[in-house]
Amino acid sequence: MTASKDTISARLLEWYDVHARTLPWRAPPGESSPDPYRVWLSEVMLQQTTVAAVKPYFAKFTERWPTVDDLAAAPEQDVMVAWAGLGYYSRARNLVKCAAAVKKLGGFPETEEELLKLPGLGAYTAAAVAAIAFGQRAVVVDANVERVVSRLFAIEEPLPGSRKTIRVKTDGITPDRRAGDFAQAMMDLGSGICTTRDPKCLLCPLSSDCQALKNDNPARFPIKAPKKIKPVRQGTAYWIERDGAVWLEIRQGTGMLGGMRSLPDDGWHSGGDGDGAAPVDADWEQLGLVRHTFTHFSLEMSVLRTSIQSDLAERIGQWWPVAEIDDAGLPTLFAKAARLVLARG
DNA sequence: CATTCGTGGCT
DNA sequence: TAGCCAAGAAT
Repeated sequence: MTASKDTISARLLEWYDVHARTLPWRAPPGESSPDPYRVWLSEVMLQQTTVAAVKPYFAKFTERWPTVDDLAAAPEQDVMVAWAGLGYYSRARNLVKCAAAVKKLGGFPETEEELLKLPGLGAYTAAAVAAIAFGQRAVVVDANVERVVSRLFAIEEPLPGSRKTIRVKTDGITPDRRAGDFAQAMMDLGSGICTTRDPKCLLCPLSSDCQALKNDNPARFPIKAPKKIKPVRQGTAYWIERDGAVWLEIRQGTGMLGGMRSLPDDGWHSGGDGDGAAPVDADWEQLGLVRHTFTHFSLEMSVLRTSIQSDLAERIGQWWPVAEIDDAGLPTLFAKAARLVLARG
């Protein structure tokens, strides 16, 4: 694109220079480039996650691990505990792998192509880091850009089929210079002006460019394919107490909640109910039900409690002091169960 | 290309 | 309130 004054990118950047949000991972105005480590960390945390949810985690991570080498030196379980509650835990597992890879490389690669090879960086994040941290021209497409571009060009084809068209259109309006600022400007616009519901078209710097606004109702875009309904699964979690400690295990594999500390359960999963089989033969007290909705299914999880004197044979885990349960790094589902248990006394 | 991955906030 | 949605990646 040319840098002429009357382009979409020029109008957007002019708006951004005045209205950019101040965010912890952005370089202060006037400072050269943001720290690639902070850009990468924030971008991974922000995948499918709101700015408000990310802020406290970003603060915690950067205080504890100020550099990518610090993070690479951290035990994986420490990172998983620190990530607990943020969701999509494959991000945390890949974060550790990526930090090690970057340490080995002696720093972050600076091109989109090389960044794409790192674990946890897909098309979006590789482009975002290349543009924001290294000043490369890259076509950055996230959910905000999809919404803004769908409206700008009144794209009638529904997502996700329209992704190819959206990429081409985004490429067409991405400037050669300040591609990183352009990407962040699109996100700020999508966050505050070109919102999903009730877009603030009167305040939009691109209103004169917007085909959707010209023709009909911008809120109609992007058109989306209908969603599938979520099945409801039944399951059980088991609270086993001994001498003021509760039995916790670590979920194996790369599947749901993999690598996260948890209560023993009866094998419930996205595809089916649990079998109701308790981990030990004991007197179980029914404490209540925890309802939790994941991305693709809902779970009604019974919480059962018992006390035992013996050890647990044939199981891998640890006795965790009940008084310190908040430090165990339980994902939210099991944190809810723990809350229920403690509330019952 | 479709599915599997969390969670909290919003309306 | 029940559903919708958010700076997506991996398979």
